[in-house]
Amino acid sequence: MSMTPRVPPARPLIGVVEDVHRALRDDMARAATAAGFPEVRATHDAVFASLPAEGARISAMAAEAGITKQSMAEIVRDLERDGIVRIDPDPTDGRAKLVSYTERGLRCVHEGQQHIDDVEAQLASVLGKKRLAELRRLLGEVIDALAPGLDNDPAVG
Amino acid sequence: MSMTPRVPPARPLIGVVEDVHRALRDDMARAATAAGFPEVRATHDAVFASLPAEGARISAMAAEAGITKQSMAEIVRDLERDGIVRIDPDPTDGRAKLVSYTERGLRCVHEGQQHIDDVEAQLASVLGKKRLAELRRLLGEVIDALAPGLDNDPAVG
DNA sequence: CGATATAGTTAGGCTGCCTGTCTAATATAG
DNA sequence: CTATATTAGACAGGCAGCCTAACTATATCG
Repeated sequence: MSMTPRVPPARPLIGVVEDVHRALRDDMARAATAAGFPEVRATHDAVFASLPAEGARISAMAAEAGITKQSMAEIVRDLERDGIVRIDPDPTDGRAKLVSYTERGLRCVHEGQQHIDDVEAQLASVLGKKRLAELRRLLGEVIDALAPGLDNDPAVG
Repeated sequence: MSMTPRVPPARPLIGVVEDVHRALRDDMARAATAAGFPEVRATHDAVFASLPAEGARISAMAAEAGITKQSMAEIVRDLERDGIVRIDPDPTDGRAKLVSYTERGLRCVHEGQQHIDDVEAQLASVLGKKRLAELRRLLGEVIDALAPGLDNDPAVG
């Protein structure tokens, strides 16, 4: 079918994906700064993604985010210093601490979600809804294609 | 037009892209290990991408890769220790050193390229050539849409 | 009660980047 | 031919973002 005897070596997908990743990350950082949260970095998303509005424990958040308690504790400490979260003793367990959002933190989460929604809307308008959906689908298929454990044993040593 | 009054909140593209990025990176790491280069890490790609077969200087490589000379020097030192590159004094400039591939390094580059080609071929067969091309195009459009300063998005912040 | 599990802390390590400063060598201006 | 950049790279040190190991304090189970 193809009439072209020689395809110029397409840029490896991994490079393109890296660029997109960086672009999206930088865009979020820019938006955070613009929204008045210059201290909020990409790492902190591990907190936002694992801390429900009603609060949670550090261990639970770490497990949810897939990082160690120590790492999560440090990130949470950062965000406490920045006034994004509050850390209180858990009244039901003397060992535990409860992390929850401050007012400012809630505003930050809201702005972040807002920006994500804006970006999605912007992309939908630039690419078209259908093509954005197709992009999502394609990316999902790429992950599936690369997944090292579909035909494989999950108990990989 | 749409009959669905409520769309479930689609996973933010940034999350999906992160996953794909990680999947591709991990896949490369796995391939490197499988090919007998377990020491080669994702960072080292900065070298492979900036070191032509005929060799180059550290500063040139650093500039090409967009990192500092110091960082590049360190990565190059790693790869020298691992027998991937050789470092010789530049005969034409007493200050400079010439970095070049060892035999093993050339094999490593070759295997890496081979794996990238394999993955592209695999994706082409899973997604279809046209859809893979469309994926690449969509990703490019996303970058363009996010590029800060081409036409800026006033909705940020 | 004692053994064990769990929440979090402390201490320290590694990678992957950075800035700042220094040397030696080269290039250039006078 | 010197005097002064400029350049290549090295050395020192720092920061972020993760990790493991070992520890304390509390909780829970038998």
